[in-house]
Amino acid sequence: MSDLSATTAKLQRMREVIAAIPSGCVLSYAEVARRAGVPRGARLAVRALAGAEAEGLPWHRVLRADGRIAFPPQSREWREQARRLRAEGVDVVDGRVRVRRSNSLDALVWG
DNA sequence: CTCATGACTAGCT
DNA sequence: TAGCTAGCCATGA
Repeated sequence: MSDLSATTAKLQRMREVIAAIPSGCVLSYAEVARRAGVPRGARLAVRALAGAEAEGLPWHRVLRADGRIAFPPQSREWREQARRLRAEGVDVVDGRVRVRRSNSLDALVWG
């Protein structure tokens, strides 16, 4: 346990948060970080997601705060993420998750 | 130590 | 609505 640095612990909690996202739902990087105890750790969440594919985590359920896929449009990863989301019943149009954001809420548990 | 980079955000124009 | 800027955390050169 003592092997875990503060940063490693944060990343680990983020991975747990990501792993806990239900199928058909998505979270923003900021929200993942927030749930892991790192209010401004959106960029840290990126690190947690960078190796998510190898970790077997549902990385495709993490999007940007505006509901868009974080990868460059038409890129291989971009297509893959959109494909997986649709497979889970999420409406994805032009790389953006169709969600009604009536008010700018912090709670971003879409689905 | 300083500078640059990244699957980011919120705020301002 | 769209574009730009500064702030954010951590890592590597």
